[in-house]
Amino acid sequence: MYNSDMTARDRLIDSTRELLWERGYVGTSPKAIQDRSGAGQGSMYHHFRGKRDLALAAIEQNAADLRTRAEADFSGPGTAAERITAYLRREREALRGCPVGRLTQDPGVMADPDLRRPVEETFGWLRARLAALLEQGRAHGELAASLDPQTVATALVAVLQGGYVLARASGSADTYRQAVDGALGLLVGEEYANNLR
Amino acid sequence: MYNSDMTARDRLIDSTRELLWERGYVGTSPKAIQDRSGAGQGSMYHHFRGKRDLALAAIEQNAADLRTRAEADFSGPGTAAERITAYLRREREALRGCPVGRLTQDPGVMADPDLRRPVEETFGWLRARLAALLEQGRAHGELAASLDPQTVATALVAVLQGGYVLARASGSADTYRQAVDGALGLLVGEEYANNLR
DNA sequence: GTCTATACGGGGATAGAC
DNA sequence: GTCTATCCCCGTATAGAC
Repeated sequence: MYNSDMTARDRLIDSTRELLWERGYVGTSPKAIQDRSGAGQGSMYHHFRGKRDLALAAIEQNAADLRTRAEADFSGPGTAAERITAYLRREREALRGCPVGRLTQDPGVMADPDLRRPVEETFGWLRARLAALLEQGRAHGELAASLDPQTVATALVAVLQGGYVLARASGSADTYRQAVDGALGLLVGEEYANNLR
Repeated sequence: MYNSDMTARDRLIDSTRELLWERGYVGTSPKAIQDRSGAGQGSMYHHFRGKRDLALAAIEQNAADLRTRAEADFSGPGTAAERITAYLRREREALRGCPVGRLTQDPGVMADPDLRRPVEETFGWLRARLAALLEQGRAHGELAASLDPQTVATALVAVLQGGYVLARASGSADTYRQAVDGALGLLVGEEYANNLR
């Protein structure tokens, strides 16, 4: 149930976003969306052609949100190394996982080019953005000259995505933090990373 | 359809292992298991109490296999750093994802303590095993003295799990390799990692 | 815009015959 | 051990009234 001063359409999208996050595409039924949004059958099929159409809107929103939050960290204050650290250390609901990365496991999403596109683009953008920051940090001498921006950027994004996996496996959000700490220790050095805490 | 000199029971388990890998627990139906294994309804419910019982056997097998393959790398020849590198670089079907890590996204698995246990134990074991090797490599001077074995071990496992996610997102197994290369570059240095290729 | 009625296949399982 | 019949509920929608 949702804030009633949202339109039914918006409540439907928001409920779908949550359900995709929690249960994935195959695990999310029209009925569950209706129940959570407080909208009826007729309302849902009036605003959307069906589950897939609704999922498309929800996925695009989830992807746009992720990008917005990341860009806030990337373009924040501080050196490149500090902004990367801020991004990696930002508070996340580790046990819930990543609302975009999660979709990657969903055959129903990956088999559909339209549903898949936002996922692909989001991670492509993220890796490129991080690589640019790493390059910048390297140029300014904050990071090791030997570091390869492209592969390290991919590794860092992987640490986050894998951190979610391990947090859920262990049942503890602290596991996510360990993954990030380990990566930062390797990237900027143990002591430096601790100073930025 | 399966090798017909396996018992129906074994074909059922193997088919379930594959389906759990490809489609997850919620996405796998008894009917699909029967079709793939070539066993009928009656046969399946004779050997197993139901989908959950079958999934338990399949998950335990998938977890045991992962452990066996990893241990082969961990206890292979070479220095600690070389064995870790061999493990990280081992050929994997990146686009298929990890058969164990995948289950972490499945509410149906995580909500059931018996199904969840093998997942939790597998990653706990993996992180501990890698941490021990890292510690060893550090003691022998192959790795930086400043490195923290526990958090770095978690980060390395996360890179693999996240590497699967990114490979699927990009549609290319090469993305997985980039994540591993980035991590190895940070761990043992760019040149050293290239030498071990 | 939203509601209710109706439809049809599939998920997940049980029962009993062979 | 395996087969077929049967069951009930749910997923996913369409149709038409209000």
